[in-house]
Amino acid sequence: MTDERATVVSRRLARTLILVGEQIKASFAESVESLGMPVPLARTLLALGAPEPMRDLADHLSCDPSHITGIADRLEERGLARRVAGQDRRVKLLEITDEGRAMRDRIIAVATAGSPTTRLDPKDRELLLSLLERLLDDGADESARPVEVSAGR
Amino acid sequence: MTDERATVVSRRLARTLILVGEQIKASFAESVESLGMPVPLARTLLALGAPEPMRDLADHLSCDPSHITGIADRLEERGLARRVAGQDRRVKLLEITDEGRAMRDRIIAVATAGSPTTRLDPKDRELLLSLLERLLDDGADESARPVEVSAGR
DNA sequence: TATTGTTATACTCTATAACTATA
DNA sequence: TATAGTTATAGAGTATAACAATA
Repeated sequence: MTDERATVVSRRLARTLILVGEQIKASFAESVESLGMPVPLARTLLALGAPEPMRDLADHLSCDPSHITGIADRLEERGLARRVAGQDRRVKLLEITDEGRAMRDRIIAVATAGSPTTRLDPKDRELLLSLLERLLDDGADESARPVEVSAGR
Repeated sequence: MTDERATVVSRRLARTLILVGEQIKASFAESVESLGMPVPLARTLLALGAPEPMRDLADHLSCDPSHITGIADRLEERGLARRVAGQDRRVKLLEITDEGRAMRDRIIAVATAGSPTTRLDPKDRELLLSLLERLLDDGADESARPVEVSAGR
């Protein structure tokens, strides 16, 4: 491959990624809106595994800690999460509720169905997944691990 | 491939796409900020080919036409674009200036260099590009055409 | 009467800074 | 003194509705 061709591909890829990113964001927003969920609440629900200090959650979501307060308030209002006291009495853990888990499952199902990736055949989806996972910040998120799909038994 | 495996891949792909989308967005914002450009202005500059009615530009950028007014104002203040009268005297075309073209080239260069795709080797970048272009809305954007890189010349 | 661009207004998301309770 | 969460405030981005000019 010539350097020139590589440059053309790189620039076109950068531009395409931005477009795809916007499309993905719009598609996700539309999906969760159909469930009556604002995007930040949906994102937080997806990020919520084990009960987690609000401060850690802010790091995990790459936002300011003060922002988590409002999100936690709204999740509690909806019964999707609750604050629980930590050992250190300054700390509050945010814990997903059963109702929250049910909503999270619905979000995943709807977002999956509405994703533009439904245009690809299964083989290409798997290929795309492996390429994208290599793009993610290493170690920044557990999803950055190499593809390793526990093949349907 | 079993249905179960396909489901796992689809859901993981949906989630990964959201994460990658966020990363791309952050990376792009960081790149254009280093050039002193707000994201909406940079996006508009990238979308600006031939002089285009502001109304069409709004469709192209998937935003409300009223929003273009402010963007056009700010691009004009910076000398990166100008409004020109259309045949239909209700219409104003937005036209990129030479200075705007120079800025657009810089944006593309910086965004390309800062893109997470630099982690992939050239062969994989090309593969990823072809997959992503198939994801874009058909006909919604000229980038949706099949890959066809005019190899070095 | 319909359409283009503008203005006025408001809403959502998010950050910064000051505050409190605890460590 | 430093840290976790909260509150108050501000700013960016974007949408809706009413408006003026033109078709």
